[in-house]
Amino acid sequence: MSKAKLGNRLKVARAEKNLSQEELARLVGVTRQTISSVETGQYCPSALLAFLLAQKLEKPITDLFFIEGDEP
Amino acid sequence: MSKAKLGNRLKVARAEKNLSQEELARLVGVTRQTISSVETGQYCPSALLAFLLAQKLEKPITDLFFIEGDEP
DNA sequence: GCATATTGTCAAGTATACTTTTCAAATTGA
DNA sequence: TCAATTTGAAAAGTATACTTGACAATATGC
Repeated sequence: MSKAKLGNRLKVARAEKNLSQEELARLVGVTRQTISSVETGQYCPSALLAFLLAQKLEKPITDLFFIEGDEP
Repeated sequence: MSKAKLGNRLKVARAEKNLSQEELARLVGVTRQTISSVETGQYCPSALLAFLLAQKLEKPITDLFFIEGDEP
């Protein structure tokens, strides 16, 4: 796979909606640890999870995620 | 994970740009089989790959991918 | 008709997303 | 200050994304 990475602004967006990781996890159907791992950049979510997060946080997906270090 | 699925319009978007699966694969840094598998719905790409595809196909990511069968 | 390009698919392997369980630390509030 | 909530993180397991190599089928151009 491309060496680019995917950054995110999940933590802020979640805070704006006053949701705990636990609550957001339930909304999108994953575990709390998955939310935590994505927020702290441990791994890149699936496209499906990214879309679900955008939907539940009521933000455009491009506001939540962005490509970092592309090109090469 | 949520039981929702992610549909896509990749094949059309790629055709519009006159790219072969092979060429698109090179552009985003994956193999041809990966492109084929995503197009035929065998699996959901990572969010990173979805963003890269949108970038190289010059389409909004929400034009290329969409949630199917949400709610439950 | 022949050669080449394009695509679907399959099998086996590797990498990574996601789960489950668990512990510690920081935060909040009564 | 004590209890409850929230978060980070780690280890081990399962599921799925992605690779590599290969073969067949169709389409395209000469």
